[in-house]
This record gives sequence, C-alpha cells and structure tokens, in this order.
Amino acid sequence: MPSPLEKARQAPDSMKGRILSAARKLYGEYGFHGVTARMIATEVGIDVSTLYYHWGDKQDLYEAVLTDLNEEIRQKLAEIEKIVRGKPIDVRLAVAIDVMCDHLFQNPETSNLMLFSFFSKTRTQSDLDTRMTEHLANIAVAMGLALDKSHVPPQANARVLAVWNSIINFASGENYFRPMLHLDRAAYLAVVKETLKFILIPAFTQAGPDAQGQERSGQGPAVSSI
Amino acid sequence: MPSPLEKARQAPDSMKGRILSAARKLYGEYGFHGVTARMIATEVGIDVSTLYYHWGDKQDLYEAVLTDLNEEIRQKLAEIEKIVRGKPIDVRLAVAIDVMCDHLFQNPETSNLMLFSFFSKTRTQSDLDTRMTEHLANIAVAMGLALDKSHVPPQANARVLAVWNSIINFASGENYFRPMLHLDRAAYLAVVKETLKFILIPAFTQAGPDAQGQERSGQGPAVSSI
DNA sequence: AATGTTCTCCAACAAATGTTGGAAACATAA
DNA sequence: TTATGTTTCCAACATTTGTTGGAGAACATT
Repeated sequence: MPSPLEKARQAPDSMKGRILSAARKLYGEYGFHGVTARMIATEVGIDVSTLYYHWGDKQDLYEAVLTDLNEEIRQKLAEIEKIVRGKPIDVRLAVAIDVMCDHLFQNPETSNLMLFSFFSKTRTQSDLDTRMTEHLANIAVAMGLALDKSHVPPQANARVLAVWNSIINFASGENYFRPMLHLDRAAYLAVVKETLKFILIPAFTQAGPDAQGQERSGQGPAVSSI
Repeated sequence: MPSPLEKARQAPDSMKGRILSAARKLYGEYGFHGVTARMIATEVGIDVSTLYYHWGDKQDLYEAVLTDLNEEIRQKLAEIEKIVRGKPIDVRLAVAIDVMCDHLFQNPETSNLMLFSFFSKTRTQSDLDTRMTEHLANIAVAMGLALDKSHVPPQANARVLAVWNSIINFASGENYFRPMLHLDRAAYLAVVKETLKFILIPAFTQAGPDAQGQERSGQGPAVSSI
C-alpha cells in the first residue's frame, strides 16, 4: 500500500483526485468563501455527501488544495533551476519568465490560489506559508542575492518577491487585463513575457553581473549582507 | 440639496458614510463573498436592516465601495502628477513610489480591493473596470509611453500595469510578506520602497530618457508604435 | 401639541449552505 | 450463495445568510 504520508498529488483518476482538482479549479476562480461544497460536487458530477466521505470538511479540502499547489510549484522551480544552472542572470530571468508564464497560463488557477493566499485573511495559518518562505530562499540563493539559504537578508527576499509577484499577476489578471489590452490569448502571453523581461532584467544586470545588490542613485540604504 | 450625482464620497460621519467605510474595510479584508451583511452591520454597531434601509442590497453596497475606491485613486494620481510634472522619469517613478506606498500603507484595504477586482471572478461587470482603463492611459501618457490618451499601445499599458501591480502587491501582501521578512512596519515600508525603486527605475532609464520602449537584448518583438 | 417624515430596530421568512445518518449499490472474498 | 467492507446517493438537519414588513423612536415642521 502507498505511504500514508503522501497526502498531496492524488492519482488524478481516483475519485479523491477528481474532487481535488475540481476544488482547486473552483477555489482558484472564486476564493475559499466563494465556493460551496455543492459547487464542487456538481463540477465532479457527484453528490455532495460523497465529497464529505472523501475529504472531511471544506477547510480540509482547501488545505489539501494548497498542499497540492505547493508541490506543483516546487517541482516547477526545480525544473527551471535545472535548465538555467550556471547561466548568467539575464538568461536565468528570461528563461524563468518564459517557463513560468507558459506554465501559469496553462494552469490559471495556480496563480489565483497563490494570490488568494497572499491577500485574503485566513483564519487558520496554512501550510503554504512556510513552504513559500523556502521557495523564496531557494530563488534568492539561485539568483545570487544570498549566499546561504538560511541567511537571506530581507532586501533579497523582497526582490525575489517583486519578481515573483510580477509574473503571477499577469497570469492571474488575464481575465481582467486582456480585455483592457484588446489582445487574444497568444498576443497577451507574448506581450506579458516581453513586458516582464523589460521590467525585470535591467534591475539585475545594470550594475554588472557581479554587482547585484549594489545600490544605485542613492535611493535608500544599500543591501549590506550580500 | 446636494447633487444627486455625487454618489461616491459620502460624508464620513453620516450613517451612510459610516456603513460605506465599514463595508470597504471588510470587503477589503475578506472579499465580496467573505463578508456578510450582518458583519458590516455589527462593525458599524447597527442592525442589519438599517444597512438595507440605506444601501439596497449587498451588491449595490459593493459597487458603491468600488466607486468610492476609484475616486480615491483618481485623486491620488492627480496629486502625484502635480508634484512630478516635467521631472525626468527616474524622479517621477521615485516620487510616485514613495507617495503611493505611503498612501496605500495607510489605507490597506485600497490595494486589497483592487486585487480582488482584478483576480476574482465577478458576475457583474463593475464600474471600476472602465475607470481603471482611464487611469492606465493617463499614466502611460504621463510616463511618456504613449503620446495620446486614446491611442495607447498594449505594450505601454502592460508596462504601466507591471509598475502598478508591483506597488499594490507589497501593500496588499503586508500581512503575508512582512512576517516572512521579520520586519516591523516601518522597516517593511522602507524595504518595499527601496525594492520597488531597484526593480522599476532601471527598466525605464537604462536606455536613456528618450529611448523608452526601445528593445534591448533581443527578447521578443520591439514595441512598435511608441 | 399635532402631524408628517426619517430613521432604527425586532422579528421573521425563504433560500442557501455545511454537514450527517442511513439505505442502496457495488465489489470482493469465503 | 452469503458475508463483509467500500463507495455512492437520497433525504434531512441545523445554521447561516440575504432580505423584508411592520412597529416604534427620533426628529422636524407646522
């Protein structure tokens, strides 16, 4: 029998897995409070009590969705890191932007769920929180903003967050932004990638590849411990 | 009697105004579906039916909140534009970041409400949508990314969106990000401002003040019609 | 004081929602 | 076949939620 510890990543054809992915889709669209147990059951095509049979209460299911989400992100980041290891920072950023955009545009609920976690009040502290800290630390080290995963200065984390958020914003906001730009999906995706590279790459390359974190133009204190 | 058209910006001490600001705070924290009419009434300290007496149904009240929000943003942008008119782009950005951050950190629900509008599915098309397009066009022209408010290329709008979103993300995400960075409010605000300047200014200054929109490093197609 | 208007609350209703008990359907093994 | 365990659904429950009617208080105007 499978390890009882692998709670995440249900077999997608099992009933439990089908419920999980329907819940994920709906929670991503409407947020926790915007989704009812019956909505999820209808999406799967089952009775609502079957849902309770497999996944305790609504909160448990939501946490399971977040755990699943976290695992997906971890995998994607590892995949990117494998591609860009050792490359210069501008290439790293360009590849990360391309790969993450492609992925997030194919899984629109992913970025939505992250944003809901970031910006809505939740009563219970979620699992995603601590995992997110890990992801950020890994990226910071990979980008050369910190030397040690366990000692990442706040400035470095903040820069990683800025990059991260920029990317997921455009993915999450497609329904809102794309009509404003009058673009079809493909054109929107292309413009987003181009814009992200335009915004993000100069910040990390301007001072030269070995001077990341150096302060320029005298705005605010310099990042010290890098 | 006051003009019936000034629906937004209620007198803050009137009952209608008190309800509006309580609703605004709560909708900003929990989103539309996360807030009940009774929560708003309790926050104000009145009975729920009094709320209905003043503001039709829950949806009407939410739309009123968005209209109010929009007016506040318009005012703030106008105020910024007055300060920075004619200044070079790096100064414009630095001032805009400082002023907007100060404002958003004092009114945390503002950025939350915008993000909810951007990223959650809403059944009814809101007023904020069209206003947001106007704001973006104004900023694009002010930043020199477009010559004419009515002809802003999608690339220019996308760049403005990237700047805009970066700012409101840090404000909205304070509850989530600040514990991750282990900073108090003041330090967080300082790091955010520094980070935003680090990320945003180089993109618009690197190629020189008269070359905004020029493509660099060969990523993607150039912005043509600027 | 009398009267009309505005405001506020109490109580209630219908619908929606989270949740559960139990019976049927299904599978599996003896 | 029977016996046993698993899965699914039907029906119902208690609570929450959006919403309204009506009675009284507060207030203004005569």
